Amino acid sequence: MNYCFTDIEKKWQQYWKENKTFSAVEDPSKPKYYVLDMFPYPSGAGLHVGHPLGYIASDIYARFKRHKGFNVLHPMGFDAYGLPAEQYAIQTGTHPAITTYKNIDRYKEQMDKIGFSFDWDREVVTCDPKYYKWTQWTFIQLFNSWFNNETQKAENIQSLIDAFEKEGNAGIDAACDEISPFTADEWKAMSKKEQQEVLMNYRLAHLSDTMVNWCPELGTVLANDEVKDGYSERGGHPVERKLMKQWLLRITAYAQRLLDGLDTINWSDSLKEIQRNWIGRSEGSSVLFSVENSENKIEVFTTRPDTLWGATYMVLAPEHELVAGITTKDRVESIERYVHWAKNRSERDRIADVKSITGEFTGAFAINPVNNARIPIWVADYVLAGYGTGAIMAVPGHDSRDFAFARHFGLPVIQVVVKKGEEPADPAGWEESYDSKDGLMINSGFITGMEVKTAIQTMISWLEEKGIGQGKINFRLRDAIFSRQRYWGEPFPVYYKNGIPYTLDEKDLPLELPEVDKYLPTEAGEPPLARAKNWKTKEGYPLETGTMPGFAGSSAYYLRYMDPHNDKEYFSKEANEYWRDVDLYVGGDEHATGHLLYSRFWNKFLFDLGLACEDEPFKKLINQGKIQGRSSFVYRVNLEKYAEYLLWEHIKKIGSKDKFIRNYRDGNRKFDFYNKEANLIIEIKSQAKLEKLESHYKKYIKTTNKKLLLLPIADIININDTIIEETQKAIEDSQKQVIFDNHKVRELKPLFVSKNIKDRKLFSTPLHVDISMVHNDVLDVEAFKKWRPEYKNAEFIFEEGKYICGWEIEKMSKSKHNVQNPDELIEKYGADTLRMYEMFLGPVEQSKPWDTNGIEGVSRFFRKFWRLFFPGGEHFSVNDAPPSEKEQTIINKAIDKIGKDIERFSFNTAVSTFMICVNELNEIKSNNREVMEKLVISMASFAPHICEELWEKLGHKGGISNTAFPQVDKQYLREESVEYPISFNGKMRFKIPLPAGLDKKAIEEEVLKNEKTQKWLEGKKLIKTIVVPGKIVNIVIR
RNA sequence: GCCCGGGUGGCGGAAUUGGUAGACGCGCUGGACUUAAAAUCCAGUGGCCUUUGGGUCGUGCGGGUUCAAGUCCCGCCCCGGGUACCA
Repeated sequence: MNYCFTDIEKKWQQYWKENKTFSAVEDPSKPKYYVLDMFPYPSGAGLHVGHPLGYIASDIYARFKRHKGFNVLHPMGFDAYGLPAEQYAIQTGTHPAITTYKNIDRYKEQMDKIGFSFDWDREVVTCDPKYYKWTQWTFIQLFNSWFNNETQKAENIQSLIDAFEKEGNAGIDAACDEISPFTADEWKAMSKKEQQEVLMNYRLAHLSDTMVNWCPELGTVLANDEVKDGYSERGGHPVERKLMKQWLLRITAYAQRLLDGLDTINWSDSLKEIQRNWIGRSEGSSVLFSVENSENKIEVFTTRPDTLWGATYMVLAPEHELVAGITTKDRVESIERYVHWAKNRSERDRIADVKSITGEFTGAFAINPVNNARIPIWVADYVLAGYGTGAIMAVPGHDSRDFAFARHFGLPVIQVVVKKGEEPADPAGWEESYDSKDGLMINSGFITGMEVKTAIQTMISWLEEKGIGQGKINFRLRDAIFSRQRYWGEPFPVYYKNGIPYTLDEKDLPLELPEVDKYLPTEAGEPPLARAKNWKTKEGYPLETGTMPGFAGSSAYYLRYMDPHNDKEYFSKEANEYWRDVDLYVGGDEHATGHLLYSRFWNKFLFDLGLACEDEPFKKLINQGKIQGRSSFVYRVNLEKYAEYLLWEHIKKIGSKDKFIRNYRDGNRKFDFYNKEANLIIEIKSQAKLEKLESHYKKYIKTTNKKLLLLPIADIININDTIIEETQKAIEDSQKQVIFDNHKVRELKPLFVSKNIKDRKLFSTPLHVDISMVHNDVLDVEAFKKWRPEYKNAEFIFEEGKYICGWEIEKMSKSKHNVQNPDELIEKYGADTLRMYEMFLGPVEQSKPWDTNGIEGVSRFFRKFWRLFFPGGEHFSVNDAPPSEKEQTIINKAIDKIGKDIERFSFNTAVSTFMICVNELNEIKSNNREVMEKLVISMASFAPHICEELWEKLGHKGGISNTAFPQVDKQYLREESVEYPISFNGKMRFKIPLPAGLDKKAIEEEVLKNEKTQKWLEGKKLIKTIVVPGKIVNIVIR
């Protein structure tokens, strides 16, 4: 009986569905295990082979954990809001929900065909009102919360109001915008509106004027991680900076906790490092500088207060509020011009142009508090308004940017740090600054001689004592802009009364996305929701017209899976306390600074509210590598070049190379060949071109008295003899000047040359060819001819009777014709083969090219595996006798390794182990029941369909999914004898089999008395023998 | 520039703690079966040399530690990713 995967796979997929095999139910008697994939955005193109890589890995792990007795939660859903559906809606008028749900259906169908063990009963879709009700609900909680720096926790805004009423804001250490102090009485005296405005500075979801990444083409604001090099990540449209009123989430409040949390989770170092860099904590100090002849003081942030004696100038950001105030009269004009220029530079200009140094002197001087030195104050765009205080003290001796600036504008450089063991040097001769913190202070008053690290601490204390500075920590992380001027997103549960935003009552949720006539902004430039009829509350107050960004719905979906149908609360306490957190999260690392940071933040916030019981959402995270495309190429011959090449080769062959000049130039004219002896020009062109140009050639010949042979391309390519004949005639015939007649018009057919044909590069260009027509790099010529009408009559230059294609690794994309769609592979090889092959390709975390060439091997393996159960070929049959010693060794070794490999996510080596095991069993023609049963269970997580089928054939009912993973019988792991590799001076020479369990001494004796060893020792002096029992023997000789 | 990864046959990759480099698979070569093909099976397959015993070189390059290095240390080269005036 043949292995008929189509029927088997259909049968078991149906079985799992009907029996709800993977439906998870909270069961306190069993340990839980939560395996999650990053849910996909359902794009119109469907899944390609790259998508399932992570899903297969997590599915194997989920199934494995089930065999290991865990209660496994393995849900799937859809991140449904996204720009493509909305762009499509704008173009076609189709509601994005229609497109989205259609795509979701297609995704689910594709996923089911691969045999994933998803619990579809728990599916969530972010654009479903039942789901986004809780996204909106969370927003309301954020709006109603503030972050207490003292407790490092979010608290209800009411506790802040209570505090204001008692003592004003003086004693409050909150994560907030800059706000001047007020007393309790002042607070009470404020109008309701004023109070709301004050509170807005504290809310975790707050409205604020911010510089945003505005993409005019898309008509919306983008998050920092959605912008790449000044262009939108989706669509590649230009992005500009723009000041807009936006909703922001105060993620910065959680910066320290987000940083600390990284130490507690099992993520890859590179991913943690990316988040650390993105959060960008730096420790330093603030320093207050007074301005000469002015009341103004400038506060700077520096990580190097030790270098204060080296501060030779100051720089303000162009946006700094003091710029106008301190600029001296004579400098006003140039400063204004510079500030205007700097502010209006687009983000792209700024990025493209980081190397050029610009700035202007304000005319004002600051006083360096350590030595009262007068230092000039400049304005320059290398200082950013949004970081620190938007002003710096410049220490050109020890900061490379300051150094470059100082050199450019001729500002003084002072050395204040010297590398240990080196002498101070005149900075005038320096080529770069000394930025390292490794060194000793010089020229620095009372800290001279100190180590840099001590000096920093000393200076911070000194500044604090003097009241002109204090130790401070700055973060690079910015608040997350939370508004989008788009239709396809969650509406904010917010309305405006007298211009003040209020949140809707929780009982009015969800606020459903309204219908609009068009998915475009209004003429007034308002977002599409402004088009909706009656977009106001029952009381008539206008609703917010922005919508939430993509990361809103994905930030806490993993929590909703725990209790997805609960309409009373986000999720029940019981469900959350059972499932707690995600044990294994699998997804791409492109989400490092987006989703993975935002969801950690949301989770921490929900943790503070007492909703989530774990502080970190994703305990272990695996980034699956990307699957790159393997493009195939055919080489299209440039016929004219090829004809010239052929003729030239011919000329070389007959030994006339010296008589001809190639690419002959006569004034402006260029010809292919020229023979001096015969005063003959040869020009190769298509017949049509020759006919068109004939008269011009004739004119030219008349004036130069040369002979001209015009050869049509087709003649050269099709009938080589003609060339010789014609050329010979032309040389001999002294009468005729232009020779071009009697040629039959021949059609030029597209010609393709195989990859390894000599000189291919000289006359062909590579062209992407669809990978479906290429097998093991051999082109299916007939399929190729049918591919495009213009290739119908294509001809080929073969090598060894085949057309060999070239290949290259590129991104998988439609335009490169290298997209591999899983459905085709499933049809041809089956889902089990696809699953196994994707795992076999290499480590999950590594990016690798998709290459169908190897899939045959896995397919072969399954047939071999299947045949173990059908010894005669026809009938299923297993041997019920107890397994032999040999069989026990094979199977126990295998399941031991497989179990360990799965636990360390080394799926590729587990697949190898299956292969080795099946090969070994095949060799001894084993079909022992006990052995087969163990093998089937251990393979069931990789190839669930075939294993279910065989499990049933073995006489079991109820499916294999919850069957316990086989125990390893350790007694069979021990080998009776060890093949000891014997090496001399570290080089392995031969092996000696010795019984296992010998001690060092016995091994040494056995080895030394061996004949082969003696041969190696002849004439040499034995220095030492190293014995590692069970491993190796090394003999040192001289 | 800075910060992470990585570099092993023709290809994907294995070598888990310093202990037989190249498991497993693809591809390729030869053979069996077949009218033939497919499928299947068997043998071989890192380079060089070879008297067919084997020898010798070999994990990006150069050095080092060690009885022993793909693995550890120092210096460099190349590739991939992140980030970019973050004071």
